[in-house]
Amino acid sequence: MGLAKTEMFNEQQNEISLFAKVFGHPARVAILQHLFKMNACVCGDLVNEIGLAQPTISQHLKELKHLGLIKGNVEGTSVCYCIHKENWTAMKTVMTEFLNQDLTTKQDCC
Amino acid sequence: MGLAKTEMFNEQQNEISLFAKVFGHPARVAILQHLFKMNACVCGDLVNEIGLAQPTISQHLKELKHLGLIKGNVEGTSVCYCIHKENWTAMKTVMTEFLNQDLTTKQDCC
DNA sequence: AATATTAATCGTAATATTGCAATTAACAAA
DNA sequence: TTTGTTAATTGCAATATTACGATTAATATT
Repeated sequence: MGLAKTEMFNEQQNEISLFAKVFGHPARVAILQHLFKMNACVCGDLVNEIGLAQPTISQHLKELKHLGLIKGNVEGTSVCYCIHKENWTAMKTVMTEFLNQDLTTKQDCC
Repeated sequence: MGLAKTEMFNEQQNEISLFAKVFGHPARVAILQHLFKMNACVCGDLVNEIGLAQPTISQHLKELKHLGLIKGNVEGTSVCYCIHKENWTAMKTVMTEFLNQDLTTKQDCC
């Protein structure tokens, strides 16, 4: 049904998957990397930098903003975007805990 | 068109997004967490643990295996799964580098 | 061999995602 | 106020994902 049964999973599992999902498209990864590199930049810069159409970039920005990972600031006719540092740090905590689950000591089955 | 334009992005960006995508469903997060907790377990255990139908779990396991994050070992009529430790560690390096991009020093636009 | 058990595969319905052309909204400049 | 500039929104086509019933494959057990 194209629809994840989120009610079967706990809050942490759903949160991890939501963060991961937003990183699950190379355009959004590229947008975030560019924002880190440039610190802040305008939507049009991202359109030029990445090469997708303006509505497509705008849509990806919307998803990143919706999850709180970026902030947008209207400056005249432009909109300047940057990383939402506090939220990025919080996200990093959640994701890092997931990635750093203990691999030591135990024996494989294969 | 429902199809990511991967040719517009570099290898690292595509790799990050592929790893992230596989974590972008709570069932796969739950499967991985259970494998970490139990160290190794059989497909049927995951079906009971998670509560999705057997073909659904099997499909999620296939995606995790395809990316190399888990290994499967046939044991009679069962199949025992576990984390592929080397590949998990390699994935962690890639993802951690992405998550740990420098947040300091620079000024926001908003 | 016949039967049971377990997991993979196939087929399909429902929904989600991606991408963009066309349009609209919001503001600036002339 | 008209014109330009920039970004958001709308609408839609193409494709992907999720879920599961039905079936198949592979191996054990009797």
